[in-house]
Amino acid sequence: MSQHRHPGAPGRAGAVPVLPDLPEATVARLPEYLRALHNLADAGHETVSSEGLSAAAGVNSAKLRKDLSHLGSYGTRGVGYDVALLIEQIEYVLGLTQRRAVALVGVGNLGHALAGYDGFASRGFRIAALLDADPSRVGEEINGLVVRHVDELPAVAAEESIAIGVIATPAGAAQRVADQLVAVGVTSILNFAPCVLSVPEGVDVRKVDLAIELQILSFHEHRKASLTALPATGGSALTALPGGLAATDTQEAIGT
Amino acid sequence: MSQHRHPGAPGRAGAVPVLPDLPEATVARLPEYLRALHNLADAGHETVSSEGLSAAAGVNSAKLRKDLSHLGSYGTRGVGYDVALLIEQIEYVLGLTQRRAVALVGVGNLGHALAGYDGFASRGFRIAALLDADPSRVGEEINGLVVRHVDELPAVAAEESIAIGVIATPAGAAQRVADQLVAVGVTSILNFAPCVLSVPEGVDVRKVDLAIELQILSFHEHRKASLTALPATGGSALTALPGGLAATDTQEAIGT
DNA sequence: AGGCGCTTGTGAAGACGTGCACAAATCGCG
DNA sequence: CGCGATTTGTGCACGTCTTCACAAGCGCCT
Ligand SMILES: NC(=O)c1ccc[n+]([C@@H]2O[C@H](COP(=O)([O-])OP(=O)(O)OC[C@H]3O[C@@H](n4cnc5c(N)ncnc54)[C@H](O)[C@@H]3O)[C@@H](O)[C@H]2O)c1
Ligand SMILES: NC(=O)c1ccc[n+]([C@@H]2O[C@H](COP(=O)([O-])OP(=O)(O)OC[C@H]3O[C@@H](n4cnc5c(N)ncnc54)[C@H](O)[C@@H]3O)[C@@H](O)[C@H]2O)c1
Repeated sequence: MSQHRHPGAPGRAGAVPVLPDLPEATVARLPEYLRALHNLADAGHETVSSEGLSAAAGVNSAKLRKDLSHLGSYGTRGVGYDVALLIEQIEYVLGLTQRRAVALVGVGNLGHALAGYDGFASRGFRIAALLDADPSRVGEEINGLVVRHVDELPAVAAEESIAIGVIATPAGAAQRVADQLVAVGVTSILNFAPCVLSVPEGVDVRKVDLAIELQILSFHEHRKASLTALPATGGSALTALPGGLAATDTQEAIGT
Repeated sequence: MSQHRHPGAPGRAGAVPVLPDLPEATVARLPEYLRALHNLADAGHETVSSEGLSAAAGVNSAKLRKDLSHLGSYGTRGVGYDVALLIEQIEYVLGLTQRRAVALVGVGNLGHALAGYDGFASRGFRIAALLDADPSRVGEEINGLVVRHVDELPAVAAEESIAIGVIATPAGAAQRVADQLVAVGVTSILNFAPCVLSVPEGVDVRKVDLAIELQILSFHEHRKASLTALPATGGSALTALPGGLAATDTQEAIGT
């Protein structure tokens, strides 16, 4: 029951007026598939099976097939997926056919690393502006971009449409920066500061918190330790803990 | 309905020999609660209601209560939770009562930022070693730590027990580094390189990929754009008078 | 002492995500 | 031209997560 559409011009051609309503979990995996596909393409593969791609992306193959089916995919039974076509499809769905402009606010310790990161450019984004509140940082040039004062945000937004704002300021300043970003029309924010941002409806915020990741790992470390410390209770279920332990978010080993 | 335990000695004293088997989703939120609780404690609050804490952590209050109930919490009906006690509880469960040693491998662009990050120390961790493969980086001193060669990893692990390994190398080197970490007994890895790591069972891997976060935001940006392009509501972002609830009604647009 | 208002802890229901297992579709080959 | 090998797409059952709604418990006030 899926519509047939032409691969060649997914964006503008006949239709695809509305994006398929993908499950959030699927959306979160598509970038992973995309990266794996690019690797495969670089390695010269023209097609790939769900089994092969799922292994490269570290997920279950049925899950991958279901994910791809959501976007009305173009697999060929008995053959697999056309790598180049699938890349085009996923990039279209993710909105990567246009190179989106990113404004980075807070050019400190972390901000410098982000500004110099080439993974931005190679994955569909372009740092359009570097902003900071510290006068001594304003004017500094990084990677061909000059750091501007954060109060120039409206001017920056007027020059070019900012798709995403990245916050790399201390936590205390993050909410104010978020407000400023929202005020100039930014509706997507990536926040590195360890705090909760409150934003109006319709604005998406994603958060990256290093300490949280470490603490989650610490929990599992703690639990592993407390398990191995247990005396060998001649009982039953306690010992193996086969599948139940595997955290959904973490990878597990597979034989490649 | 749970047993009463004395506030003074959580977990340590009588029992809690095995950690409660927490849902993974709960584990992922505990660090957020912990951060909010520290903020509240700094602000002088002695108790907090589930409503207040959930607001500070940005979650639903029922969810928070259920999360806390999983670890046999110590709320008082009609009053709320004792902030200091809850901090102690969560830190115990997360295994933060000991300051865990972190080895950071790859002291490049990103690695420098991480090495200089004080959020490590303030949230229960201690950078125990900086490692890199580039001879020209070995010997450099950052924040009082000297960068050592990655081949010294066994020696480093022998000096002190490494709880967590952080990989901040290029993707091409990440698998080899992971293997080296596993070889010296590390069972928890935080990976910043954009690639899938394969590790033996029992080793936890968490991944942080900036580009994936941006691409997820890009998807929502794309979808928002394709929605606002259709209906009559040409509204600009700032008119803060939406019709009430979010109403993710993506339906119907296909008709025309 | 007793009642009242507030807050926790949890049962239940539903939404969501996952993975198995298999029918349908396609290709290559004899 | 048909057959078998292969792989997709998906129905289904199961588990996990979320959220509502409310009884039970607690402290305070009268
Ligand atoms: N450094 C890391 O590795 C790391 C890791 C994870 C999270 N973080 C978080 O990222 C954020 C930045 O960390 P950092 O180490 O780069 O801190 P930093 O102090 O080195 O840099 C912060 C920068 O933000 C600027 N700033 C402050 N207020 C501002 C405002 N209102 N508008 C614009 N710019 C403003 C400062 O001038 C400074 O340049 C912090 O919230 C930190 O917790 C950092
Ligand atoms: N810079 C960022 O903001 C950023 C953001 C997200 C993800 N990442 C990822 O983090 C990783 C590091 O990024 P970067 O910008 O710091 O790169 P970088 O090239 O600046 O640093 C990489 C470092 O790793 C070292 N290294 C290489 N091979 C090694 C090995 N086998 N053992 C030990 N060390 C080794 C190199 O000597 C270098 O110092 C990359 O995978 C990148 O994709 C970076």
